[in-house]
Amino acid sequence: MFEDRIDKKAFLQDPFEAATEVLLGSYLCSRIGGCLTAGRITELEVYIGAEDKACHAYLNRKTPRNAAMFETGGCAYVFFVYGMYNQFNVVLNEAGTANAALIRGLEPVAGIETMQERRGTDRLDNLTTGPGKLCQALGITREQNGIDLGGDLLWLSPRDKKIEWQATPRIGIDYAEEYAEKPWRFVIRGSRFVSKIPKKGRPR
DNA sequence: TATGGGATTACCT
DNA sequence: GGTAATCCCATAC
Repeated sequence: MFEDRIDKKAFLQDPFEAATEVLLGSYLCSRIGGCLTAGRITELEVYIGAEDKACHAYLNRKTPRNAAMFETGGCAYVFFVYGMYNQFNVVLNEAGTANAALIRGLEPVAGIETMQERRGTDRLDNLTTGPGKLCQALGITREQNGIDLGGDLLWLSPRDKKIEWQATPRIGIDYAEEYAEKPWRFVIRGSRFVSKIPKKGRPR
């Protein structure tokens, strides 16, 4: 199970196409710590470096933190926020561009006991329903920043069928002015395994 | 059920 | 020196 890898070429196309037609519904798999944990991607957000005020690489400005986003699509961009949480992105598009998809929600599929231990809860809908939570559940930290997602430690396995999705504004980026309203968050329609959005910072 | 605030640190200006 | 692509818990009702 989850032996297949998503074709690398799929990460090089238009980031929105890659997000909705390749990533959404596919499986994020981890063997970090020696135990397989995996989940089906239910929710993600697209960030576009060249123009997007919410993107860490706005105006394609490269810094030590965001350097991984400039790599060829198909690797990981992991960063640290709020002094305690890691956030996992799939880098998209050609090298030199700074586009990525922040993975915000998973439906737990494998290694659920391991996830429960790491998360300190047994509630299935609180294991991976948020970008910080899913990193904790899968053991993802900045040690994986920049790694290839076609390997055996952290990888993406293709979905089996097309997904019905819905677009909404992104979460927690109120500062991004006109880009705060762009409908660049995508969820699997009707999924229970999406992030619980606080009233503050929720799209209008 | 809803709201508000605190945790905690690397990174950027 | 200010703040962040968050989460959790305490308090209130």
